[in-house]
Amino acid sequence: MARPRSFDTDDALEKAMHVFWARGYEGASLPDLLDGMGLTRGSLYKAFTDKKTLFLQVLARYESQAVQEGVAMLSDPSIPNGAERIMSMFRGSYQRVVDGDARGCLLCTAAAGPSTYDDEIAKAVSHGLGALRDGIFVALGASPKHATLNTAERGALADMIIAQYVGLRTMARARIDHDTLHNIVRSVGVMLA
Amino acid sequence: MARPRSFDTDDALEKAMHVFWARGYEGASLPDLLDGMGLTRGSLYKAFTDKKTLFLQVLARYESQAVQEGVAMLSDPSIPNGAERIMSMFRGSYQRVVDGDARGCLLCTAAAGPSTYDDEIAKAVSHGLGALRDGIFVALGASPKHATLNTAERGALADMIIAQYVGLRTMARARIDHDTLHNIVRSVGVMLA
DNA sequence: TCCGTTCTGGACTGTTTGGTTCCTAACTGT
DNA sequence: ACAGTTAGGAACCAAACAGTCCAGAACGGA
Repeated sequence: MARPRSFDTDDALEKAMHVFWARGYEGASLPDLLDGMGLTRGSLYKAFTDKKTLFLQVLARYESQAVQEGVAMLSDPSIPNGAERIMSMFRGSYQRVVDGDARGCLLCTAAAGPSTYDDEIAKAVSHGLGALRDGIFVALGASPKHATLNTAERGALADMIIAQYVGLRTMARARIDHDTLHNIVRSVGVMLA
Repeated sequence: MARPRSFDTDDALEKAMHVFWARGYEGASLPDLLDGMGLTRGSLYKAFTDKKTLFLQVLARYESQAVQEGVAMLSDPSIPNGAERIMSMFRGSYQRVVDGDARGCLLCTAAAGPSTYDDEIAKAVSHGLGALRDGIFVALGASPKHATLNTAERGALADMIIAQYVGLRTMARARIDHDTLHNIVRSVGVMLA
């Protein structure tokens, strides 16, 4: 009964994600979102309540998409060595920059931005990074060099690698020169080898 | 000749720095700055041109203050082992969080924020992080374990450590739990040992 | 077909944004 | 003491902001 939505919610969310990704939470104005999503205020507010709620949904989507892709890579059995899987993730992040995508990681940008003053966003960011960390933890378990570490040590190492990842992607967003970014990836490789 | 400024420029800049540090560039409104600096629009615009110019001056100040403090620590001869100096820096960053300062690093926050779309800010951020990187490079030269690396390898390692630093401080700003932050610092220690 | 419900789009609101202007007060050099 | 210059403060500005509202269109069920 009643008129159905003329746009696809999931599709609109996808578009919103790209707007937030490019401009950041605070930097994305409502007109930016409206343009990018191809709908008007009335529809947006009816479907997504408000800007922050929309952003939280976008973060959830990002986690179930970009983050899960990373997690999948980190547990990819076709790469037997877990350390090598971690390196794929880092190399992938670097490759994106080389290919002209300097947006970095949405989660990392949100970490430096609205997470500071908004608990719900902070929690979502924390959750997303946590998922990635767990993926790294699993990958380390499949690395001959690291599988011998006890749980606490391996967990701490996973935490460190996440920090490295956040750093790399934040620096990419700041348009730090490619050589530096490449050095970071290379050194992570040396460290894990 | 003519009426002298009734406020100290340097003092005002210091106060502006704390406003930007707490709220970020975009998050700091003009009234926020006016309040924090204790002056009115007329004075601010006369002395600092506009918000962005003020921010650039703040970044310069941050570099010549916070960053230089770090660089000094990294070349502190009273700590003979360079790796240990690097660890002081990381431990210091962690300690700030434990002491209740979750603002992270102004440079890192700017990296994820306005650096994306503003070239001048990007350049200033890049310069500041570069200074820190060079400090780390020097410290590595004073580390028995790393002094043997050739210049390129030591430089790449310094780049990696900077990424780690950016990650740590960004995560601190996102209020990631202390245990995780502590693990990061601890693992950096293991890596450098 | 027609009713009831829901969506759509645009007009509108009140606030806040960064920035300007201008008048007056305050100070310095002579 | 006075001329010349600049700081200070408040009023003011247009634009942009997030969010609300409502009239009318579009649909589903009966």
